[in-house]
Amino acid sequence: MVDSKDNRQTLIHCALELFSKKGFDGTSTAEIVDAAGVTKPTMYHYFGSKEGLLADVLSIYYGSFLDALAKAVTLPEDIPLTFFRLAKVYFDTAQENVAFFRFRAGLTLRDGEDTAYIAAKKYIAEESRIITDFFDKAAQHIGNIRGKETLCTISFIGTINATISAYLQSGNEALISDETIYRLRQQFLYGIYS
Amino acid sequence: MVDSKDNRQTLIHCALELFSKKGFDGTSTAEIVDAAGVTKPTMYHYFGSKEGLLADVLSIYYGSFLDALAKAVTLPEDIPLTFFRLAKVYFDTAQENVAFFRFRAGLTLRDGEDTAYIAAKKYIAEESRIITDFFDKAAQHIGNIRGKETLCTISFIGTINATISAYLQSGNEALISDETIYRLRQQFLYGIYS
DNA sequence: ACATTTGTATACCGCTCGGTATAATAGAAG
DNA sequence: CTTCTATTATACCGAGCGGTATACAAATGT
Repeated sequence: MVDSKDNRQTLIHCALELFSKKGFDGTSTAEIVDAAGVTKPTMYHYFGSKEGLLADVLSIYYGSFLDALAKAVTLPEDIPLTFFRLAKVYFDTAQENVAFFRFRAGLTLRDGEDTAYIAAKKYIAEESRIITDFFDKAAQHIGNIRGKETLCTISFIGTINATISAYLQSGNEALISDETIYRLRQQFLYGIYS
Repeated sequence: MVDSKDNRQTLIHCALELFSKKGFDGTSTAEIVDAAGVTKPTMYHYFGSKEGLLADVLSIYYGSFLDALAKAVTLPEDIPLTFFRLAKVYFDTAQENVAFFRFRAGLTLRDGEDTAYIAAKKYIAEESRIITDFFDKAAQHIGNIRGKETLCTISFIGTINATISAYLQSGNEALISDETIYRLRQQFLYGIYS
């Protein structure tokens, strides 16, 4: 309508919004095109299928999220600062893009043959790889996490996700404040398994 | 067939199995009754609707899980032992009932209007309440977690879930061993935010 | 001015979905 | 043997699903 050529972007945005609320299987193509103010052929023109739309949604939102994560670990020699930047990317992205993190939350711990999970699998693996790499490098400088890299990675992602999930449900921004990051950093880099 | 009156139990079992693999919305009633070796009217005779079946699945499996959790915190004066029992319930249940924990994992961090999430909401809240109660009581005896009960609860559930999720994906039983519990206990009761 | 490409709308399709009307069956009680 | 109740099967339904054939409008290049 007003935005002449933005139908593609609008569709991606509306799809994410609906997927995050009702799940991929729970959202119909009719709902998506209604929300976007277009018709079905328009959607199929751009994305070919409902799964194609999902793939583009994941590519765009996961893509920039993972880019930010990867950028945060480009200076791994300063471990505490990198840890802060890493957690900050999570919290900032969650705050800026609630719908994406809500959708991501429903996917993160998932497993099985669920359509959305299968499509998101590669991104989840990539995220895990970035965090694992960080803790592997951190273990070279900080003795007391050596040998516990795997557990650190699992625990870090789990705690971050649970914290963000609690924030999304409560709206309490204190949960994702810098202070929380300081505490987590203390816990993970120095206080862990001590 | 052989089991004359077990159709009800068989249906619940098969439904859980399918829900955990393909999600609630992704599983059709036809698939469920096929897997159970019965027909649709049988299912509707027992459960009234697909959501009724879901409600019974959740009630049975979440029910016994939450009972075990509640039982584990009945002696809260011995905090370290209670912590061990609590984590043990998670790990043991996950090991004994993979399908339930797989299904639960997809629900835990969820939010929104998803059918399965709405049905599971009360159980998730009850679980959270049990853990919160534990850390509240623990804070009365252990100084350095005082004031951080909420964060402890979030971090505990998040770490446990992420650990179990990693176990479910890898099959590596070392992840949910007693040794992991000892490490987590050390981290949560004494090493945290120190 | 005109052909071509790109994007959008109307109207529709086949299929699968959750759910049901009806009736046959089996076991228990008398 | 009969009757009643609980359980199961056959066959089907309307609705909504993902997806599309067709045609038209609006730019774009020449």
